[in-house]
Amino acid sequence: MFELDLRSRKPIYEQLVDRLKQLIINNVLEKDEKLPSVRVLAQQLSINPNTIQKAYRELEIQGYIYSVKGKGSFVNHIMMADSSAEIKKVKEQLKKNISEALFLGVSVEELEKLITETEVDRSVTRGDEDDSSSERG
Amino acid sequence: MFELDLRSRKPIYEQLVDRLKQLIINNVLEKDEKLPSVRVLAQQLSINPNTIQKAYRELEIQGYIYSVKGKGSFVNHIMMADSSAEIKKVKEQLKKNISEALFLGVSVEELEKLITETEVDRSVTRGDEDDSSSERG
Amino acid sequence: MFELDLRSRKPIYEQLVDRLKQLIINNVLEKDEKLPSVRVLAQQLSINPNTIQKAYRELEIQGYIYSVKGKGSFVNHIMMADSSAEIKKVKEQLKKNISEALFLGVSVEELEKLITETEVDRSVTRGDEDDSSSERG
Amino acid sequence: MFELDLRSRKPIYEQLVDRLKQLIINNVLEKDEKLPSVRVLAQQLSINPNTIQKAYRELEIQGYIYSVKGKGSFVNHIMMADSSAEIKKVKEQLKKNISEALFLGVSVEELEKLITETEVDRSVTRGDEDDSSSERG
DNA sequence: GTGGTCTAGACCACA
DNA sequence: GTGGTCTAGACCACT
Repeated sequence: MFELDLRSRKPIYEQLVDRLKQLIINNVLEKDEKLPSVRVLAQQLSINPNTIQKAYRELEIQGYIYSVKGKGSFVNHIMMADSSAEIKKVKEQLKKNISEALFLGVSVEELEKLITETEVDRSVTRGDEDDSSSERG
Repeated sequence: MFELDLRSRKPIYEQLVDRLKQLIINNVLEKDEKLPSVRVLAQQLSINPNTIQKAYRELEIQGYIYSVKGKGSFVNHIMMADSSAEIKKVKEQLKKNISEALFLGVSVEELEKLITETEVDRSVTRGDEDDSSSERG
Repeated sequence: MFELDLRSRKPIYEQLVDRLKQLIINNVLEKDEKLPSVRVLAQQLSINPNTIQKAYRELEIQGYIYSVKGKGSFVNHIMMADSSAEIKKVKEQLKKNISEALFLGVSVEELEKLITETEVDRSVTRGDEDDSSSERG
Repeated sequence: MFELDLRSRKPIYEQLVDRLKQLIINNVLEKDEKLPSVRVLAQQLSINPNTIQKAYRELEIQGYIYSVKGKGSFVNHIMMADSSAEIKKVKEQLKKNISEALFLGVSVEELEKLITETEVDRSVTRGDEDDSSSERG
């Protein structure tokens, strides 16, 4: 379910953040669903609990989850409030990626296919693989 | 022209790499155009020459520029060779960004518009100002 | 174990890269084996840590090792993916070396012996001492 | 005839040395043949005469050519004298390259083919393309 | 004057 | 303690 890449140059906690975001975004983790506890998840992934802790804290800051003392962490799913800044950021990122893709020879059709594909995946409630930091490989 | 964010979590040299890539991709820097020398750019940005060096070296490895010892650094623009790995990476990135955008409420139409816009910008030989600098710095 | 030639025209970090490559290729360093930490190796060789860092980074780019921030650097040994470019380069190098060897009077038989010898060494998990250090230093 | 790669990380003068070595080794340039004068070659290749000068000096040191004041530079082709050191160096290089090739998946048969190919090329008096410094690509 | 290497020493992020 | 980034400043090689 988590498939961390210990070898990636991207820090583990960041991989966790990204993965959980994806799961939330794709509705695999539903609103108010309880996330596994730090210790349990740490043991499951055989990873230092501090690392999990850090990931959860980050997700809370970004508004994707909320924590209740003594209870655990839960999916938020509200968002949409002041997401304008977020949207702007994502769009800028997209522009960069799109122009790079075009530069590398990817066709417009392929890009559009990518959109519809992703859209379908979302409605079918599925998470997809991801990795790749901003580094070269 | 470069707008570095010294406080960003993203390393300076990486910001430089990204920015220069953009300039090359958008044809603002043309093939075989000479880049500012390491020392000059370092002074201009009041940054240590080694940092510029590192950025230039990275760009060279990635195939965006080439450097000649006694002469300077120049834009490459050839590419198109075996960029399959690069393409795969960009596509994965795109998928992530697209799903996040959709999650944040951006419509499919808007995304497609983004593609055509970017395409036009490219052929018109124009650079844009996005940077997406500090990630929640 | 490393025998650096500080006076050589070949940069120290490059000597390191070459040497470590050899050790990995010849299975002296096994898959997922931990390399000496940057600082430790630096002290051992009485060399600046940055230089080691540079070598390790280069090896990571070339896919021979991977580095994890809080943990260390480890041997990769996967490869075999899209090394076609690498292969082409090595073959060109080989052609050059072969013609030079022939010119210097080395017989074809001797060259073929060299191949079988090297092949045996590899399967027997042994490292050799060649370095070809200073090029007419 | 010379096909220098101004973009290569390998210095021009070194490319020249290598190329001329090849031409001599492959008998394209015969014993006592006169090399083009520094100025002429410099103009032909639109390169700084100092660079040519440096290449010729290097070749003289290595024993591939000899210079006669006021006359020019000529191919030597004697060698074979104390080439034992040279041979040892080349063999070491070869071993390294062979083990790397094997590591990258090149078969023994292919390597042997490379030898016979190169041998044929030599007797047919032909020079081949080369480049590739010890850097990655 | 250009890129490239190296040192010494500081500081940060990750586990 | 680990890798990674950055600075300041020196020195070398190439054109």
